[in-house]
Amino acid sequence: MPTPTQAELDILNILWETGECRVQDVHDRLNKIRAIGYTTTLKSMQVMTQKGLLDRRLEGRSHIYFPTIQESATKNKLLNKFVDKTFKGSHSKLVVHLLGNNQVSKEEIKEIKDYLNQIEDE
Amino acid sequence: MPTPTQAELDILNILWETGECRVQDVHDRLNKIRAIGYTTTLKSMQVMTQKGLLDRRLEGRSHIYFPTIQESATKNKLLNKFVDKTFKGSHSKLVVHLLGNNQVSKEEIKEIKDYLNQIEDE
DNA sequence: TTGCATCTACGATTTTTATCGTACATACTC
DNA sequence: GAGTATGTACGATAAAAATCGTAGATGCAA
Repeated sequence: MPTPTQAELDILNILWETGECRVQDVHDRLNKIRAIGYTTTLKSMQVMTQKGLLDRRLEGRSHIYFPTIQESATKNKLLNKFVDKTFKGSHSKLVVHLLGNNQVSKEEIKEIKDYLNQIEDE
Repeated sequence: MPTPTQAELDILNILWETGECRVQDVHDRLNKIRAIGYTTTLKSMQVMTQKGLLDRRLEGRSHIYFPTIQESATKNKLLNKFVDKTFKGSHSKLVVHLLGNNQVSKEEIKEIKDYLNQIEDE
């Protein structure tokens, strides 16, 4: 299964959230983020279906699209790819880098700590 | 300053490590990772210089290239971009996701914990 | 039944990224 | 000085990703 491109990820994020919807619905959401033509969205989703990232069923006159790939597994793949490219495969390096710059809020650091403690307890 | 592309990041990683070197040296390293022509490497580095990512000086017959952008700042940018796209800007979500899948070694988890404790002490 | 709105299909184009071929210059060696 | 090795410059092409235009189908409403 191919990994989604940037633009495709935008569409997937919408569909993962909503479960499934029409092209028009995806387009409306997408268009709020960045200006884009309807047929662009449509075409992307058709290509994604071709690739196997999405599937669809007919409902009335419209197609209802939904993802065939899992959000978690897909993001793992993207994450690993990114870590490989940017941090030579070292996950800890990424985290250290993340926490090392002061762009991460205290709340977020706390969330991470909590999560780590939770893991520790298991 | 534009963010580097994938191929450009490969070159930057080499130059950050070595400090500076000739096209030939960069190429030799790059070529070990994936097959690539010499002129491809050369052209990429020329484009990067054009963009302002690299600079160079003449030394004998060769140009010696070096990065003009800092490794840390650049990776922050890339990281933020990735987090925005993939995890809707939530850094903690990324970390939770990272640790949630069992692809991270215990050693790496320990490194992260150590680092967190170290931060806590400050 | 004419016109508008909604959708799909498909080809084509544009933009970005990545790659390479060829030509040319310089220096060293035999 | 002919040949080889090492560089650079520049244009061109290839490949991937993103975008849009146009045509045509279908249903609904005036």
